Order: sequence, then C-alpha cells, then structure tokens
Amino acid sequence: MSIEQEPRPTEAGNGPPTMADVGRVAGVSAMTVSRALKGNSYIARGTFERIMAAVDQLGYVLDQSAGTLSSRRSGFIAAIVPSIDNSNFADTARGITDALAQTSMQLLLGYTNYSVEREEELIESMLRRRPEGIILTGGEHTSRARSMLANAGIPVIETWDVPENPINAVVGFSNADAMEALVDTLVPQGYSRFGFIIGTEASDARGRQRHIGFDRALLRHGMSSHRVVSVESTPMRMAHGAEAIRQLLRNFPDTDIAICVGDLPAFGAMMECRRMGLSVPGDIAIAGFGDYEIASVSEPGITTVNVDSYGIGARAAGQMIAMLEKRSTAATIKTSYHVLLRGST
Amino acid sequence: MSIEQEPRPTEAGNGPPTMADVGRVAGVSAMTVSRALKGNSYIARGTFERIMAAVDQLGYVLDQSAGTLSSRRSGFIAAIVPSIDNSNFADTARGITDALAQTSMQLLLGYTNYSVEREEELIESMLRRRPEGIILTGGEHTSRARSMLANAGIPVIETWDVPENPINAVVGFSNADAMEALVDTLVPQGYSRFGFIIGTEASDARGRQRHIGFDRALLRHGMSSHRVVSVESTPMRMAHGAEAIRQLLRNFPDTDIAICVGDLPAFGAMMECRRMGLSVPGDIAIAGFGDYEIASVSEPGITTVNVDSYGIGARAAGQMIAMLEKRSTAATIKTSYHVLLRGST
DNA sequence: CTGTTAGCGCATTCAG
DNA sequence: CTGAATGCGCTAACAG
Repeated sequence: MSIEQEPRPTEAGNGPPTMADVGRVAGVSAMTVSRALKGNSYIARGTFERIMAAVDQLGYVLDQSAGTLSSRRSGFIAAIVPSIDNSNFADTARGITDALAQTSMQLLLGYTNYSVEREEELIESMLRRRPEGIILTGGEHTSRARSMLANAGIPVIETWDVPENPINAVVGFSNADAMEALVDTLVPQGYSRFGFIIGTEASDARGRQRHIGFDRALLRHGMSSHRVVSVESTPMRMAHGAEAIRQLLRNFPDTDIAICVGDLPAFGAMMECRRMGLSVPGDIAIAGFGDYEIASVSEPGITTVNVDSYGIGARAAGQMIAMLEKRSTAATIKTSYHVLLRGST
Repeated sequence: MSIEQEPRPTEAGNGPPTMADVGRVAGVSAMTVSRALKGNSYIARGTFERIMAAVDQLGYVLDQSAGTLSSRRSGFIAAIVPSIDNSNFADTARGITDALAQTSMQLLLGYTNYSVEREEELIESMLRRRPEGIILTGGEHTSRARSMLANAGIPVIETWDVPENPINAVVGFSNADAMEALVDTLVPQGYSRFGFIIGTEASDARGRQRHIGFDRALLRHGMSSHRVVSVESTPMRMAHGAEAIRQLLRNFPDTDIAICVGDLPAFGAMMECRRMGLSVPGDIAIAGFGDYEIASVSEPGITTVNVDSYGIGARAAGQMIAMLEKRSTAATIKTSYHVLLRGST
C-alpha cells in the first residue's frame, strides 16, 4: 500500500462542494468527475460508481455558471410572453417545454404584462444570461430591443403574429385574417349590425390586428363597422366584457351581434346580458376569439376561433432546434386556425 | 501627445464583446467598466460617458455567468408553482415579482404540473444556477429534493400550505381550515346533504387538505360526508366539474349542495346543471374554492373562499428579502382567507 | 477616482 | 480511459 494524498478537509472554506471536492473523495481528478457527470464519455465502471457515491455523499450540485462560462453554452432558450395567466400563452409555453424535452435545453420563461418597455428590460436581463435562442410574442419591439437581439447573434423567433419585418424566423398566423374568417362565417347566418369590443389597442398588437380584420370583412360585405367600444384595459378580463357590452348596447342599441377581442370578455358580456334579462343569442349574439376552455364549457357555448396555441409553441421550439443545429435558417411557419360555431350565435 | 496602445481589433475572434473590449474603446480598464455598469461606485463624469458610449457602440451586454461565478451572487430567486395556467398561482408569481422589484433580484419561475418528481428535477436544475433563495408551493417534496434543498444553504420558503415539518420559512394558510369555514357558513343556510367533488387526491396536496376540512366540518355538525366523487384529473378543469356533477347526482340523488375543490370545476358543474335543466341554487346549490374571476362574473355568482393569492407571493418575497438580509430567520406567516357567499348557494 | 492581481468552478484541448 | 494545463469574463480585494 502506498501512502495516499490526504484529502483536504472539505468543510474548510465552506460554500457548496466543487468538482475538485468530489474528485478528492472519489480519488480522481475534477476532469474525470466532469466527464462522468456529463455522461457522454467512457469512464471505467468502478470509477463512475465511486464518483456517483461521492456526489451523493457530498450533496454535490453542478455549478452551471461556471460550466456556461467555460463551454460558452448556457443550455437554455428564453421565451417571452405577454402574460402567464392566460391559457393560450400558457399552452404555448407548454408546447415549447414539451418540444425542448427531447433536447438537453431548458426553457426560461418571462412575461411582459403587455408592455414593450417591460419586454425590452426582460430581453436585456435574459441576454445577460446568454440564452442560445429566444422566442418572442408578436412583432412589436422597441428599437433598442431590436438592436440588442441583432447583436446577440442567436436565433430569434417571433410568434403569434406574422410581422411585416421579421427579425428572423416566425411561427404564427394573421390575426386579421382569422377575425375576417369569423365574420365571414357569421354574415351568412343573417347578422348585419356587428359590434366590436376591444381593450386598449395601443398595448395589444394582436387585438389591433383583429380589429383590422373586423373592419376589412365588414367593408367587403358592404356593412358598417362603426359599432365599436373600447375600454381601457389590456388584457381584457371577463369583467371588462361586462362593462363593454352595456356601453355597446347604450351607444348602438340596434347591434345584433357583438364580437369580442377574446373569449374572456365575451363570456363576461354574455353573463351581463343575462343579468340585464337579455337572451343570448335571441336578443343579441356574442362571439369571442381564442377558444379558451370557457367557450366550450359555458352554456350556451361561445362561438370563437381556435388558434392552436400549443402548436405555436411546439413548432417554434422545433424551428429553434433546427436553427441551432444549422438545419434551417429563418423560416416563416403559418399555423392554422378555425372558426367554431356554438350556441352563442 | 504620447503614443497610445493600439486598440486590438475587436472583431478579431468574434463572439460578443467583453468588458475589456469596452474598456479598450473607452480608454479605461475592464475594472472601471465593471464599476460604471454596476452604478454604485464613483466614476469621473467624463469617464462614465465614454464608457456608456462604448457600450452603445459595441452593443455590449454584460455576461452574468461570469459575474455570478466571480461574485458568488446569482441575482435571482427561484419560484416553483404547480401550474402557470391558473390565475391563483399566476397572482402569487405577480406578488413575488412586484415585491422583488424593489431589490435588484429577479424571479426565475418554473412549474411542475402537479408532479413531485417534476418538482425534484426542477429544483435540481434551478439549484445548478445557484439561486439566492427558493420559493416552493406546498410542503410535499421527494426526499432527494429535501436533501438538495438542505445542502444548498439558501433560504427556502414553502407557500400555500402550512406543512407539519417545514423546511425553513412558511407563508400560507390551512386549506383544511378554510374549507371548514366554508362548510360552517353554509350549514346555517339550511343545507344538510353535502356532496364533495375532487380530482386525483394523490397529486393535489391542497385538494386533499380541503377534503379533510370538509370531513371534519360535517363530522362536527353531525352530518354525513360520504357523498364524494373523485374524477381522475389534476388539476380539475371546468369540464371535469361537469362530468363530476353528473356522477354525483347519479350516485347521490339527494345531494342538496355540491362543494367543489376549486371554482373552475364548480363553474363547469353549474353549467352542466343548466344543461340538465336543473336550477342553481333552486334544485342544487354549488360552491367552489379560490375566488377566481369567473366566480364573481358568472351569473349566478359562485360562493367560494378567497385566499389572497397575490399576498402569498408578496409576503413570501418580503420574507425572502428579510432572510437574505439576515433580518429574519425561519418564520411561519399565516395568510388570510374569507368565505364569499354568492348566488350559487 | 482608477488600475493590478488573482481566482471564481468548470470544460476544452492536448497528452498520455 | 484519465490527467494537467489553461482560460472563459467578470469582480473582490488591495494599492495607489
């Protein structure tokens, strides 16, 4: 037996144990520990087991900041959505997470509360952590955000919209077209005096697009698109829909159908109609957008547009993976939508 | 004029510019750039402006992995919630974000889909990035998760529950007590044949607690608590409530009030009753839990328990800040709840 | 007010 | 299959 080097007491200068500590316990170098933990190198069976035992014994957890610095790979992609408390965007996040699961990449999620300024801050703080790619919602960004993204030299994917001047790749659909499709489906049902309910347009790019689609469709059908109520709020919650329908019916009592920018305000509007003693769709019809769960569960069900929120996330992540593997460059992927007629119209 | 050192061409080996690059352009050392960017050191006015100009010119973005490694401070706290598509937990996240805004700390949010195994993975991957503190939902964790948390040596706050054996600090309330309070309020209204609707209990610790509170209250009132329907799902969505109420009325047709584990299934149940031609609360009363927006907007409104979701987040973050500043050690903070009677009962 | 030195913990690269 | 040397980009600590 030879004299072995005395393991330096691990508890000396505390702080979490390092690879060197693990190596000392397992009788190997830090480098071998690194390889064992990564899992893609050949390590002798016994060595591997000693290392794992040492890891358990010390409660070792890899320090990823050091790894990122050294390997120049952070192992995560960033995604920014307007709101997290919105099942559509939550579905998109789930789509991203699921698609990323087949890689070793993780998702870092942030939300902007529908503010481009907040988006700019968020982009900056995420870029500081060196994501390998970034997925954004929509095509509206501050100019500083745009230049930071350009400088970052990583794939950027804009989703949920089809911007005129994409930064890089796009996975989304035209919210204007989708709203047009909804109106086009409803006109043949005999409605002719369409109202539109929307929140603060300045802070909701997709709502604005839907409004454009609404105008375009009615113009095409030779109908008037002046019955519009806008309440101060982004996003519109259920209660805002209730408030808006009152205003709509006060300002334009002849309205025979109210299209809401989303299903949540549509539901609020429908409940308010019931409170006012109006029947839906007998006295007034109501439609929403987004196919949230409430649209199918409520009685009557709410006519709406399904927009494949999950698919947007899944396909964005797929495209991201392809770009990171250099299998693809900037592409524009259009996702599907379809009108769902239910009892509210 | 002296000969100045030739700035090395920045574009040489590409990759993002470093502080040294910025310093070279501004004619100072990297250290001065670091101080200027941090903002809490005295820097000569002119120097500061040259540095900022260089930062803009190069599009420099701080590399936080390097900063974390060097300073041993990551600048973020981790929070883990069961689901992100749930306005209660989203409110908690908002509370944390808002409270953290007064510090330089950021929030890194993760979600488990109600799986403790997924929580364990998430805790591990978050600890790799060395959060300065971690906020969890509930008191149930795998034993490996517990030991990782113990080893991490950072403040841990468990929320939304009052665990028997807290890891560290707690900010929450007793879900059992809150449910008892609901039943105690309803009994005097004349209801006596209570049904209970819940999802998969194994994966929903808070639902289980509510069930316990339900049993306890009925026992105390000398009533039977056998009218229970459990459907396979966590979390319960609206549609599960619809399915469950059918089953409840089939199995226990004499039920005069159905308590649901949450407002979402309560709403689904209420809509299903309407579809079946039953009036709420005339033929059967319905109550939920959580005071989601739908509970106040729907017609009739849903009787429920408000649980201060936002406050849980805000106070957890406040406690976290206090612990990080050594102003506090492990504390247990109880948050409030109150029963809201509405039209559904 | 600014610079120098050193080292954070890991992974790349090369050597065996 | 394993180890040694080196440096990733930044900041703590000290010196001026």
